[in-house]
Amino acid sequence: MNGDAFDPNCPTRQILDRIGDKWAMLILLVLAQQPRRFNDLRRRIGGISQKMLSQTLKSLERDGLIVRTAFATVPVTVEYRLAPLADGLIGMMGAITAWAEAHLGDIEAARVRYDGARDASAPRDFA
Amino acid sequence: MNGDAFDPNCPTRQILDRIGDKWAMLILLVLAQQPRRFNDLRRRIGGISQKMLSQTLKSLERDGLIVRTAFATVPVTVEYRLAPLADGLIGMMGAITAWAEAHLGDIEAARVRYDGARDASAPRDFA
DNA sequence: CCGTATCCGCATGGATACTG
DNA sequence: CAGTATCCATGCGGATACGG
Repeated sequence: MNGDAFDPNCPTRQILDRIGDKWAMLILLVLAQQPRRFNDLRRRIGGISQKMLSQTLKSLERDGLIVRTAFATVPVTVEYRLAPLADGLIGMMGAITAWAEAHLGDIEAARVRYDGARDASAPRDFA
Repeated sequence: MNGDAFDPNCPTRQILDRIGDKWAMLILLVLAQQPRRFNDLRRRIGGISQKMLSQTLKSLERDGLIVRTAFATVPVTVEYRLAPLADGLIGMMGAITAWAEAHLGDIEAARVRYDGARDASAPRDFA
């Protein structure tokens, strides 16, 4: 193994950016249940603005992770659905969700310990 | 399954934020090789500023994901190493890295297709 | 209904200088 | 060596208004 992951343009960094995107994974997670329309997605994802939904959907479509289909009804109807390429990502989201639920308690406990230690006098170092 | 993942304060969102952090996972990845000192880390992670390294290390320590040990040498020596809690995260990073390397080509191809389609006249919708 | 366009506040994060 | 403190540019992202 080389230092590959530490080049700013490496594959891992790019995917990490996608995963780190504030809304992208949440959208994929909702679409994993079933295809949805724009305002349906909007309602299901708490706190997302119209701008960010539109913007994120576009970038996901560009990356081939979702498919956008517009029907010329009046008014127009648009459906978004997962593309096959997104399957692996959804699988990882499952793992992440499971880990999160299993270990968030540990993390919160660590935070309490850390924050508490600041009062009791600076964190003990070793000699 | 309920809509749990769509509450802004749910476990998954919190972990997603951690994973999405621009530097956190990169740091964990480097520390997964072996424990490192501050400036050693700095050199190994391309493009990180002193401020962000310090800040991210502190938050990782607070979350119980890494352990900081200071030795009272002159000048002082500080070593960072992975905490057991980080193991699951490292495992997921492996999966993410593998997926990234396997599918980045597909993503880039999709982008070319998408960007190219913009010229040839707006993206074809269906009736 | 499905977006795009614009304005703008605010946090993120880099550069730089300084300390134990 | 291992940070902390400060300043400041940039850009993310929310609110709002408008268009197809």
